[in-house]
Amino acid sequence: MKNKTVARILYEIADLLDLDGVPFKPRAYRRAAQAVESLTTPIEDLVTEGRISELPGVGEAIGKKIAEIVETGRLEYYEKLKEKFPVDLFALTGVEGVGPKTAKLLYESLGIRTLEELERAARDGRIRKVKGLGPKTEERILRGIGEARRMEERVRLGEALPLARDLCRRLTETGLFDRVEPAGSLRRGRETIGDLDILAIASEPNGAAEAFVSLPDVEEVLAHGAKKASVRLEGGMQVDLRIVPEGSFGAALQYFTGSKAHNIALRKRAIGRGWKLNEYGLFDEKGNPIAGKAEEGIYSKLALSFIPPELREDRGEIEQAAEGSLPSLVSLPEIRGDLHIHTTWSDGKASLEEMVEAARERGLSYIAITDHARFSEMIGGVSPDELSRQLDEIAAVNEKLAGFRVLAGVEANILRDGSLDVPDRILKELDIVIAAIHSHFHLSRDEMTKRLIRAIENPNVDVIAHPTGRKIGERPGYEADWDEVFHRGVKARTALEVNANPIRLDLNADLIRRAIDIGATLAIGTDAHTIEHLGFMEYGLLTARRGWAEGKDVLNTRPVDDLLAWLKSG
DNA sequence: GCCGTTTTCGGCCCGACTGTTTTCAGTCG
Repeated sequence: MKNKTVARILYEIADLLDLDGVPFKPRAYRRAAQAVESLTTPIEDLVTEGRISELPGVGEAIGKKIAEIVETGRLEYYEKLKEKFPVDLFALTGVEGVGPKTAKLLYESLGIRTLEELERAARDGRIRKVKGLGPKTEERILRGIGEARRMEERVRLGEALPLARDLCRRLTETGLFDRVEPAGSLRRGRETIGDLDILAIASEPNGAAEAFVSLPDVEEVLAHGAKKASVRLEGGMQVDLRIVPEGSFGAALQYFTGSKAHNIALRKRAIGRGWKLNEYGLFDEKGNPIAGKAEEGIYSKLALSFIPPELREDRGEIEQAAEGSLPSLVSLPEIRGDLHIHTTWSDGKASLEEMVEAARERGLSYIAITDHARFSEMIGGVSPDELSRQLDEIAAVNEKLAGFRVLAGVEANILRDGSLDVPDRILKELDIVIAAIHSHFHLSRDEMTKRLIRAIENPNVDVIAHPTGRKIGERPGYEADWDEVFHRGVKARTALEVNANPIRLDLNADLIRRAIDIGATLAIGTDAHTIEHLGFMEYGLLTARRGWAEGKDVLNTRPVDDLLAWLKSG
């Protein structure tokens, strides 16, 4: 039984309880579901070790239910709930404007259970006849159904961030905004984004909101007030704009950055002091504002050190901010090099010299050329002969450069049994060896763990690239005992990559945090195949920060001499 | 159902917008 499956059941219970009108319990189930979801070890292990209630939000009752799911594959309580409301709630509430109350109303009045039935009822004009609903709701539902199908996918960070920046630039250019900033999950650096939250200051809010909903690529206006407007852009991305007074900007930025769980915890902290926190500011007992213009003020008044957006998930950051023990997160200026780069020697689109030039322009002081190897099955990689010629080219380039270093490397394939497809005598010649799995993704958890460990313990291997092999929105990563893999990595002095390609972001933030706890060293690499891909570093960095990584945890923050020393000793 | 700088009992975030209402409930973030 996978963690994801258990989490999904808990989420569905929360929805069903919502539908039933039960107060408070839904939140408890969602919180537990979240904890299970972000767990990096198998939930079964916690159950067998009797440590299930160590998970935040899991008490006796939910703990027992999780155990039942793990042990029997089903949950009586859940089956009963489903019997009571045999409704495809997930699909129905996925429709914009339909929440649990409306879903219940629709089920009880019209017997609607599925998206198809909802669509038919809307087309037949039956929804407008239900007391409490009307023609507007019916139209909205009909429109929402098409969207629900289309919008199920979240957009990757690599698309959302450039889009948000472009939008902010265009709003600023209207001259109607004094300040425009992206907030929401994008600001927290999440790997996928549901919709964009933009926060703004404008002296003429009405005109500014008007300009926003009138942008040429707005396909539909979902809401349009003076403080809040929502649109859907061509391509389906929903954008929410909030216009706030200057004195509340910090409070609003804090509030709309989230996460929801972080905000709730923060509000509780305010309430504990007899204060109130909302998007307009932090207020004392008498309702006098004591902070709100800047985010920093809110945190400091609540006796917390400033919490970077990437940490705001209520995963222990508030407690650590209270004792002043937050990590000092790795930042972009600390990154000195890129340790994963392809060129036209293999499947890259730019030549070695072009890559070097582009990296220098970005202010890096070294890069590692790590083309795919072609010693066995991989096509389009470098052969042993080509690799030695590439070594000559790299030596020649280094000869010409001052203050920049090109490291000779390779991305070797980890074969089914954990051996590499490049002979050790050649690996020894290189500055850096990256090893990665590119085939046989479906081994058992045990076989995969052994395979990775064998590669990790090869003395020539320095970095395991994209360790889990997941591709966001395409395929899950393969199963392995990650704790064990990380422990072996620490012992063998083999680093784990944070692959910065926005489709990969692998390791993900949860596993990064786990790896760091175990003592692992990370290497953030762009896996660049073009000059533009060097810009992926930002996504890898955000992900590393979400995993609580500090500069000292990241190999490529080191000066090149330190790096080379580490590589030799490993 | 969970949890503890109000608490082992009694709380549990809060405001904007919309549609349907004639004073507010539902949804969303």
